[in-house]
Amino acid sequence: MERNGRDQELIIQRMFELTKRAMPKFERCTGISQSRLEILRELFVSEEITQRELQKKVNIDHAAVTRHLKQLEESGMVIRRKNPDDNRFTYVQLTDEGKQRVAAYCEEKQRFISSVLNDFSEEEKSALLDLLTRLQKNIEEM
Amino acid sequence: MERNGRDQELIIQRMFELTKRAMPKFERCTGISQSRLEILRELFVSEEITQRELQKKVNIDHAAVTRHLKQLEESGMVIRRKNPDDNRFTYVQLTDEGKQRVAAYCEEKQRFISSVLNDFSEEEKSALLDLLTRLQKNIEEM
DNA sequence: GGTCAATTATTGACACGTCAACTAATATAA
DNA sequence: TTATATTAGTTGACGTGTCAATAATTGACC
Repeated sequence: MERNGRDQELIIQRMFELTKRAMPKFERCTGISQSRLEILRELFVSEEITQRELQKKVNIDHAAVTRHLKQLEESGMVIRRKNPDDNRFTYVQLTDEGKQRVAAYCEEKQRFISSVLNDFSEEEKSALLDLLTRLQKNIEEM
Repeated sequence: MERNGRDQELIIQRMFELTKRAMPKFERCTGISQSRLEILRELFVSEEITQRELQKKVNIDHAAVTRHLKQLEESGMVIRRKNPDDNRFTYVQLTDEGKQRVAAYCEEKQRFISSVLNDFSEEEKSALLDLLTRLQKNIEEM
């Protein structure tokens, strides 16, 4: 029982630690932060989307989304415009240059992930995905 | 091949997302941040330890460790003193009150973790731990 | 002994996240 | 129609992480 408890703890510990270490490496390899790339990818597939919708998709705080978009707009990857029918909403979309750059970032990300999972068999990968998915469900239900 | 790439990405995506969602819940449940508790737990088992050692154990940046300790000292959980033989080093240890509070925090953490892993069998838990450990090794070797 | 290198700890600048307070626009209900 | 509630987005305060620069101390070599 005691042993059991420690092992459980190790799992969560390891996952947190793993994420903590992977994040900076990921950012160095791809040249962009995980969160920002998530936003950009969502914009890539959504064509034009409301900030609110975007926020729900990527599950980051409104405030953070606003700030990311402001910077992305300054750097020319994104344009925003108000919804003429309801001025509370603002639509966001990628510029052409933005699209190209997102595609490049995604390729980098693919490379990174492939290299991290290179020695995992298909069975192991799907087992891992399953376990993580269940874990996520448990966490969300708390 | 294409499908393969997407699945791989899902694994990493899920893990990042999972961690991102779990962190705040963990902190609300236990009343302390994951990182700070890691520091405290290390102090708990190490009795008296150098900041440098501590930093290596918990794998957080020096700067962050310094700031955590400063706050912990102010709140009376920790005391620091310079090594008289080498003034560059400072030893850190928990106060008695600190020890009690760490123990309480750890119990909370156990409760949290048990509830997150409650429907996992022993086999599943050890499989998950294995997979995560391998993943971690790959990430560290990059 | 004096200079230079290495090591520890601290601090500042910055990135990113949360929450709470605020503004502006719209919907709803008296 | 006017007052109230709701909603989207922005901003500020704050916590925590990184990296880079700095201060203080010690060790090593001339």
